[in-house]
Amino acid sequence: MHNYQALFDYVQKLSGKTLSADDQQVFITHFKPKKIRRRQYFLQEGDVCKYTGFIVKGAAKTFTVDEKGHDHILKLSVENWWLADFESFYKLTPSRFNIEALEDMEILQITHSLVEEFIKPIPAFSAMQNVLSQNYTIAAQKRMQSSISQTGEERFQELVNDYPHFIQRFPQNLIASYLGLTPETLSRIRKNSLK
Amino acid sequence: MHNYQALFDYVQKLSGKTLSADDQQVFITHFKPKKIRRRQYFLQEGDVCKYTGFIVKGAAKTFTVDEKGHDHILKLSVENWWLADFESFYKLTPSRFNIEALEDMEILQITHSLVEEFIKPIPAFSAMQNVLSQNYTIAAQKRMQSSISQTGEERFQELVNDYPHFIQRFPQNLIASYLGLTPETLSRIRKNSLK
DNA sequence: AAATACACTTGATAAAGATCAATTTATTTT
DNA sequence: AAAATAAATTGATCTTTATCAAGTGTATTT
Repeated sequence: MHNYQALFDYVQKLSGKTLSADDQQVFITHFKPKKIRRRQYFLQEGDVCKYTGFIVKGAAKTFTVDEKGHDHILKLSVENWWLADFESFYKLTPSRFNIEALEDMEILQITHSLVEEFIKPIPAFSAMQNVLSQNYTIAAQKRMQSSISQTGEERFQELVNDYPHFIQRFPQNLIASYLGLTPETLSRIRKNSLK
Repeated sequence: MHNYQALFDYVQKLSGKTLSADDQQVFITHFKPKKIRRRQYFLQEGDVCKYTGFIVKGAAKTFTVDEKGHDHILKLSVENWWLADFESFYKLTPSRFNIEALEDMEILQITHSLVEEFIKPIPAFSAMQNVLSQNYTIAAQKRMQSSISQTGEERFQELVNDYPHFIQRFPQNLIASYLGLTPETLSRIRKNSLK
């Protein structure tokens, strides 16, 4: 028995619209439950991102690997987030990113063409998409501003304020990578800011 | 005589749809031409961003000022871009940003409620919005990745490749600020990379 | 329980970038 | 054209962050 309710709640909350029983059936028909175990990849660099997944349970990281073999975490995703490299998903081009499960995950996944054909026509869904893309734009802008105008310490403090559960949930080396810092530097920042 | 044609071309190009004569008339009725002179502000920090503007001619910078009085340029905008702090524009909250004309500008501006009531119902426009928000999301992701994983020199090279006209058009101190560097650092980077 | 891997910390050193000050070169403005 | 303003460069120094190496503690595996 899979938890589609989380998805329904999410769509209804963001859109402000109700999903009829028929609408819900369309979701159940086209979104496929999938389990992804810790360390397993949802997407590998070079592959096309065929699916987007709604996270019912678990967490994942989206990251690149540079020439020196170092990871850089672009995104940390948890319950009620959508998993995908949207550039690759929309344009069907090979992705520059990897997406890997940090914990065992349960997702509901679907292809781009099924979204376009069956899901987008549902008004609550397309309304949700609009809200979501606004939210993304706003969040991206805020993060970019921090990145060009703040020190590592300030960015860390902002993360603690904005997403306190991230600090609890993810090891410090992942937080460091997300902030664009090395683990050593974040360790020292935390030590100094305890004063 | 104002150049609405640039706006029509843009909407049609991005949406892949045609604007009827009636549609075009709706645009002309609700988008108001406005001239903004160099150094003039389109938006001041603390104000609500009541308008969004389509840039027909000219260029602008979106920036914040930190406690030390230093500018940080978040965005450089030129012809065929939309001017606004979208967070403030959508939510009607006071903006954290300033938007200032870098050259004399001609824009076509409109309020949020007029967009919602008259412009969004035009299919070509809402299709354009969808394409645009995809493009924004993709560009924001790319810029964020550069920011956390590349040095100033690499980010500069990427800017030269991706937006060569920016380098021509804007003074180097603005480019530096956009990249999150001081003008001195960018000057040295350029000097070293000439070798 | 031992072995292995992972996460975190600390120290020493190096590199990237910021700051402050002075000078030169361009661009506007009058 | 002269004066004023803005932009770019250079040098000296300081701060922030990365790198490399070693050591400690904590989970996972086997």
